[in-house]
Amino acid sequence: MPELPEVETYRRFLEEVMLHQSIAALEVKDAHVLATDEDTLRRALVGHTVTGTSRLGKNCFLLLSSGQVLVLHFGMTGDVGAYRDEPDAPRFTRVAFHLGSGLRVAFVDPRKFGRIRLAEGVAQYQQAKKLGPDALDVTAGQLQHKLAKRKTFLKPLLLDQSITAGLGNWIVDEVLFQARIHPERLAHTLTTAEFNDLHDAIQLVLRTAIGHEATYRDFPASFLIHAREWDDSATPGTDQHQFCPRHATTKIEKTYVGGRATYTCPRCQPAG
DNA sequence: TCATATGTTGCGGG
DNA sequence: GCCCGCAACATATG
Repeated sequence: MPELPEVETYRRFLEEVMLHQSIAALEVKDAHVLATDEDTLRRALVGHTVTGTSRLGKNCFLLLSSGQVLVLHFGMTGDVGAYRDEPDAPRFTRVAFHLGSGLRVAFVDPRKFGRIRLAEGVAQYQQAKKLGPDALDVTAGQLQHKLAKRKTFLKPLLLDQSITAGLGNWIVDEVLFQARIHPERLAHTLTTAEFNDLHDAIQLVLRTAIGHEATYRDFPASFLIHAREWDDSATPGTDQHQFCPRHATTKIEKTYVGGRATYTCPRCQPAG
């Protein structure tokens, strides 16, 4: 789940439950998700309070009164939750932050691709990980500047977190569909108008997704997301979801681009 | 059993 | 250095 809209939704949740709260204990149920050793984490967290939250791309930050920053990356299956007593801990809780109030905040991650680590600051982390500007902040001009000389497929470039941070596999498909651009267009062939379309589509898709708290089934019918196999919003048995939202008789195609499952409408997005 | 999976990293080879 | 394909990571689900 966790692309930018999910992570932003998690951030808002964490801000609600953790802001100005003290951390009484750190409970590590599976150290696999720790990218900073447990003792170092504990020293930075326990006895300190959360003074703010932030987000860059798919990374969520908890600003700490110790001056450091806790970085949460959710991998492919990460989630957050809150509970009060151990029997209510969500399944696959890997780490729990026990707050002074008694509430416990869970870092949940079945596949354990997520990571929790300490950083000196957001800017330091951004530089260390070579993260580009957040996808909500990136301008059409910045995109054009970074992509105009690249002679490779557009989609993998949009997934590259150093170009812009936060776009994941389904969002890129949705963005390209909304912008009516084929994922295998070579980046350097895009016109200025197309870079503007791309930027507009990024804004539309991200703002829509955040507005619906990343709940796919609530997205407008004009969204391609409903054609993805794992979406359950289609009426069972109708296969209606396999068709383009704009062309009721045109089937959405599934291919692989850069090794990633890719959905396109052949009419809306003619090949470059 | 096999295929698939929303992310990231690192390897080998061109 | 750039770029691609591919595997690995660890696990759940259909």
